[in-house]
Amino acid sequence: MDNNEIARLLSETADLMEIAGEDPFRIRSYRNAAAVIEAHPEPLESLAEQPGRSFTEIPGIGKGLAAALAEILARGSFERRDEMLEKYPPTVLPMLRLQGVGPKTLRALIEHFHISTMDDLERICAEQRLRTLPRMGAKLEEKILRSIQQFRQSAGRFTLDFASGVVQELQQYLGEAVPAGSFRRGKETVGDIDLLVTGAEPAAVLERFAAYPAVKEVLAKGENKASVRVGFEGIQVDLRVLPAESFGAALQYFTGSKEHNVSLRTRAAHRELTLNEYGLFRLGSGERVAGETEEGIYEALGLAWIPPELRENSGEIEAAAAGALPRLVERSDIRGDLHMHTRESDGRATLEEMAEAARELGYEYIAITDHSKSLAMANGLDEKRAVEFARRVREYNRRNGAVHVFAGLECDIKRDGSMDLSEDALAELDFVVGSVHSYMNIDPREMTDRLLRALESPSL
DNA sequence: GCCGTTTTCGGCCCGACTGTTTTCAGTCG
Ligand SMILES: Nc1nc2c(ncn2[C@H]2C[C@H](O)[C@@H](COP(=O)(O)OP(=O)(O)OP(=O)(O)O)O2)c(=O)[nH]1
Ligand SMILES: [Mg+2]
Ligand SMILES: [Mg+2]
Repeated sequence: MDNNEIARLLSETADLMEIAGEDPFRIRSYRNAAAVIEAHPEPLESLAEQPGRSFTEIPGIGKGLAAALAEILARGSFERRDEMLEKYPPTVLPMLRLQGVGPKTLRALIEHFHISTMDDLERICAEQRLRTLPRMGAKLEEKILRSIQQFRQSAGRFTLDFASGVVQELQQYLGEAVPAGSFRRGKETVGDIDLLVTGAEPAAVLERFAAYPAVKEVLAKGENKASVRVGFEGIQVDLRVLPAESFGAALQYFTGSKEHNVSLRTRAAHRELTLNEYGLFRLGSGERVAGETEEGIYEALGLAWIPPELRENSGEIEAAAAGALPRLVERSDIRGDLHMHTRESDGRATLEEMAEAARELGYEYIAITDHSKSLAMANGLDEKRAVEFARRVREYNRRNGAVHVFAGLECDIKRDGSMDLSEDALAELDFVVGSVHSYMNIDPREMTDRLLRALESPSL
């Protein structure tokens, strides 16, 4: 079983434990273990095979979880999971993802109506029977019905690129709004868009936000924050408004991650301080210690400022305390790009346009690596065209100095591991990338042999 | 469940919004 599957078992068990009303801190440990294992580079299967090693060497895994992990590897499940599955079928789990349905509500629904699927829940709400339960009414029935609709049509998470378009439009509309959350942390995908506004009259900003033309639904709107669904895709946008003097604390809070925040706030508490989105305060006197800037907050906690991309509670706080944070790669560090296409195969720009774009990005060099002939649908190059194109690249280099262009090729690796073009032709080029575009689903051993054989090509 | 700046036992983040709540639980950020 691979790490992702193991993590899923732990995470699902945590969800079931939450429905069962178990200790929240124990549940947190299971969730944390799932996250740690999902991010762990080494397969637990191979760790388990090595004598003298133990799962407890992974932070967040103690004796209890190590035993559960051993059990999972041995038989595909573990005791507490089986115990939970006796109480609740796994089909209840998707209902926990519904907005407005938490573990308490779900447990009450399961116990009173004996529901086991989202379809069951939909029926209960449509028949207006939810309101017969204490603390549940018509509003919740409607909210759940909307949530079910949303769940069925939503893509779940969105690419950073898509979110970035929505952010820009909202920034234009709102004037000043700073992106926070997973967007600021630069995650590949975001669950929603989190925007921060400081120093403005909250009521006015939230009013304007809710009136944004693309808003499809206002999920919540209070004195300090609001949440809406926007556009055809229905992406959620959360807007928080805070005073100007709280900018640093607000940005820190809203950037997260949640786990990073919890760690930071625990650290504050150990220092007789309390941290929230308004600032860092002394416990007791309430005296303000920091809050205008993020740097000020981290500094007052004995930490170097931590780049948002690292704020995942995976060791960055310890590194910041030790002054051992890594220097992150910046765009300005990128000197060139060795995988590019042009119209010669399936790209959209010419060699000249690509070189000019690279110059504008401040690159020193690029390699044009168009496809080879096997990729016929991309109009891949045969030997003759590849050599001719290389000649054009060199001609270009003679006439233009700013960016050096390497004459390259993205050469198909055939099923037997041989290269798509002859070695004679490849030898004429500066740079050859090997790619698998066919027979992707062959046996892993055969695939490995194929790649090893390809690596024997002197040009690759 | 885990973990150790006080700790091998006792903590484990803190605040906003909604609803049928009449004093706060549940959910969510
Ligand atoms: N202190 C604290 N902050 C939280 C909590 N939940 C969320 N936050 C903060 C940190 C999050 O990064 C930020 C935005 O919340 P989101 O739910 O949108 O999460 P985030 O953007 O990190 O991930 P996402 O891609 O939206 O799933 O709010 C919490 O339980 N406690
Ligand atoms: Mg978010
Ligand atoms: Mg959010």
